[in-house]
Amino acid sequence: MNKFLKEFKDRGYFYQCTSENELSKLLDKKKIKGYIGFDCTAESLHVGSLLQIMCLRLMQKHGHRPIVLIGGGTTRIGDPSGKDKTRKILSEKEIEKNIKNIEKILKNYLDNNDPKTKPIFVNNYSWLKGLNYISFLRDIGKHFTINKMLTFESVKTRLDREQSLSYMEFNYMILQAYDFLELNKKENCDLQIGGSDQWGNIVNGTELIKRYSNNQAFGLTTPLITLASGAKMGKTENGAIWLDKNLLSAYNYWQFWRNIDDNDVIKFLKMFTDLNIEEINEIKDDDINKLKIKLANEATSMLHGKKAAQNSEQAAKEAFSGNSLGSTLPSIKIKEKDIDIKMNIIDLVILSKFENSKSEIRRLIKGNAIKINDKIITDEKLTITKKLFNENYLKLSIGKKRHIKIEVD
RNA sequence: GGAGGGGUUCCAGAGCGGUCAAAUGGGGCGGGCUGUAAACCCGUUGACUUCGGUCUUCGAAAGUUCGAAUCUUUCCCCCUCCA
Repeated sequence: MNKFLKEFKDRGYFYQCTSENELSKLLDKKKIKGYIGFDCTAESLHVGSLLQIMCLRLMQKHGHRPIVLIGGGTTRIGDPSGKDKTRKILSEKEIEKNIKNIEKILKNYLDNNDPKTKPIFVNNYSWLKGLNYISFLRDIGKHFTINKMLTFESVKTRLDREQSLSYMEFNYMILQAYDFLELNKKENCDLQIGGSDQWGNIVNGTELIKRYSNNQAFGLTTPLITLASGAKMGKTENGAIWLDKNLLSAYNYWQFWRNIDDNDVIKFLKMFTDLNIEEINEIKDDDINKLKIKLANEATSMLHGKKAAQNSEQAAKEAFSGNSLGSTLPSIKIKEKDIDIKMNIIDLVILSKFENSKSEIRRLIKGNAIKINDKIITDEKLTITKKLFNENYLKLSIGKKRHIKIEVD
């Protein structure tokens, strides 16, 4: 088997492939271009997209060139897959903003220096916006049968439940297939990778390419990642795990990985780090907590840099070892004139952004969950005075896991 | 087109004139145990509060009533069955 494909499987990225043997042969023969599409409905990417990003990295590692397709055009339509309601359509301005941000994140993960494997960024809006309806129907539309389209899961569920599926959304799959064709023609792109929910759309693309230009193109899908707890990866109650320095601090990102279920650790080391498979196999029986720290360090380094990962580890060590003052924790600043008289413990917690309901904070205080410098706060009316600060900061803790440093500016 | 069933707090799902901020389960949060894990146990889970209470919620609007998630009317949306 081709080396890229083997590693793709070894790391647990593999779910389905349109014709594996052929693809393996092609990959042995030459360096190819492969693409993954990202939609831009959200302002940024979260860990739910990390597996796709890792696939792009793996391509680079094996000398293949990734194409990142940003769905600027298709986002204007909305993918009905996995949705049982029409998605809200975003404004032009929001879409533009999202695209910029998402590109930035991807560049952070990919190697932009090697001219042979440097990622190519494309936005499908550039070719979708100018399509001529009549010629599109004649050239592309004739290759799709309604009979077949109706059998697709995404369409079927909507119809079965008598939920409306607009003609606009119905066309989504054609547009995605067309994207693949376009990239195949313009960039000689031979492969599309996507999540298993994209299988139908991807196959449509390879079939369209076959019919239209008689080329063979390939599709490869990754499994849907669920946590050992069964939950989908990406979002927690406290918000999404963003792959974005501005939306989630390195410390909290590190914590996300540190808190992974035992049963997911080896799997995630394979999926989300650059460690070799052999290396992982060697350490796989090490102390589970060491492995979690390793995972957290590797994943955080990749996004926030090595330094930030080390700081996060250090901060965690201090925060969880008990009586530290947490000088390395993420911090927020307050003005000196705001403390004393004016600010009480509830305001301080709100300032930390960990909670925004005063009732909830009162409840937490009653449950002995709130600490300042590791001392439990029992008085919900406690005024924040300078005495509480060592030098110019104090450590605020909510429960065992949420800590922050409050600094006087 | 015809006949029924339903929209309840994050989700599922009880309630069907006052005792309802609304049972129960899930999820979340906090505490205990531990390893910042899982499992388990306990507490908590609308907002604000001078901790006395106050305010806003049961698809939407209007109405009956001292009093409505519960009754009436209109509207919107879902589901099942028949043609």
